[in-house]
Amino acid sequence: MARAYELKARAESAAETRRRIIDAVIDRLRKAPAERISVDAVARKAGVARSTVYLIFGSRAGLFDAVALEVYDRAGYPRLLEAVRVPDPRDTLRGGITAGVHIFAAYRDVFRALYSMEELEKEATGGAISRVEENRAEGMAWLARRLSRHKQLRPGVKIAEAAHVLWIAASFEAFDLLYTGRGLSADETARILVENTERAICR
Amino acid sequence: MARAYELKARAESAAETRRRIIDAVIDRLRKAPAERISVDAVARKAGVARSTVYLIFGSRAGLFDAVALEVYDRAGYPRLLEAVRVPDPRDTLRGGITAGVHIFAAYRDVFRALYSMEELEKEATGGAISRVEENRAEGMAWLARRLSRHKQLRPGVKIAEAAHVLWIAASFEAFDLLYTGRGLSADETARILVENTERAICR
DNA sequence: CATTCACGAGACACGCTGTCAAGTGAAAGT
DNA sequence: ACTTTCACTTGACAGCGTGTCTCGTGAATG
Repeated sequence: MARAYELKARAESAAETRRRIIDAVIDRLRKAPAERISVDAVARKAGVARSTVYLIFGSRAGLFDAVALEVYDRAGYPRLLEAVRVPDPRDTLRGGITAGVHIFAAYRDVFRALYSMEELEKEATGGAISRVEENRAEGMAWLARRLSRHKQLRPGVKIAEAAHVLWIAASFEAFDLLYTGRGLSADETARILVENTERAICR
Repeated sequence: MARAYELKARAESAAETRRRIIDAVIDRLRKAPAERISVDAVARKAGVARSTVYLIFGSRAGLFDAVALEVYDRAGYPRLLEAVRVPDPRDTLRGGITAGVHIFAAYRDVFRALYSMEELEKEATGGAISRVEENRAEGMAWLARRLSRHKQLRPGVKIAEAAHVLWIAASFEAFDLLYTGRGLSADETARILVENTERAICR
């Protein structure tokens, strides 16, 4: 078990440093979501040299990529995947949107910053958000097909159109328009998204 | 008519310079929407000294504020206000969303950059987008009340909830999720937004 | 013919990014 | 116990961006 020994103190402290830096970014984004954040400020907050950030993450983009993955995970992405894997597609719809809303709500400011960065400075992110969004697109197509197969779609609503509507309803932007834009709670946001999506595309 | 004389050549050329700078920003955003844009690059593209940009617009934020107002206007904001002022609230809903979608589609990349900037660097914009969004919020409340008064709301759908749903359906983000995210045409985007909103909240 | 004024040229201080060279000190291997 | 490894630090560098200011300059204006 040479590996176990290697993971003793050196590697452990390395992981700790990495975590401290990611935490610093998350903290900073929560306290000032609408302000540009510098690598220098992150390093100081984490009690680490600026060059260490570059050493560990390679670049500013690499740092934000790592933050995105970490935040998805902490916020409950695994629980979403679970909530979605149920036999009844109506339950998938309800559980999926609700789980998604609670993920976004848990780290709203961080996700807001990451989603906006992805649009504004493609170079400034590692593309973690884009990769998750690609999965989401597949998920919506899969759900729309299942709804159709279970005769759950409203007559006249094509599978593709259902997928488009689901694509909006389960998006961060739809969540944020209600949660931040309208000041609703996470539960209320989820309820409105679920019910109106069902009325729009389900029988 | 001393004023008319004043507006002869000096003031005219001043307006021309202002326009050239705004055009440079718009051009640049259309060619590279996901890249950070510097005042220096704008000035060079407009064939103008960098200090002139600061002279005319005061700051980077002032520049983007002016760009936002200009783009809304060019894209057809006045037409939207017209489309919305009709007796039947159902026509307001259809015409408003459709007009909005065509505004966004006409300058999609510029709006994308401006909306993301507004979220990411509050300091970096003059808040033109926020002001338009405040108007939009009032518009949605007004439309929801009118739909209710005309008995057009689905039984069980409260006025506030209708306003929430309209708030999403008429947003730039909903537009962009379909237009860019799903590769739909402007007409198709408008149709889907209108029809599904009606199914969700109208009887 | 003098004045006004839009605009240009260029320098300044300051902040941020990304990279690199030369350490330092504690954990790990022998 | 002695050396090696390695996570991390210090500090400097070039390059680019912002915002401000001063001093032109030439054409429209009176």
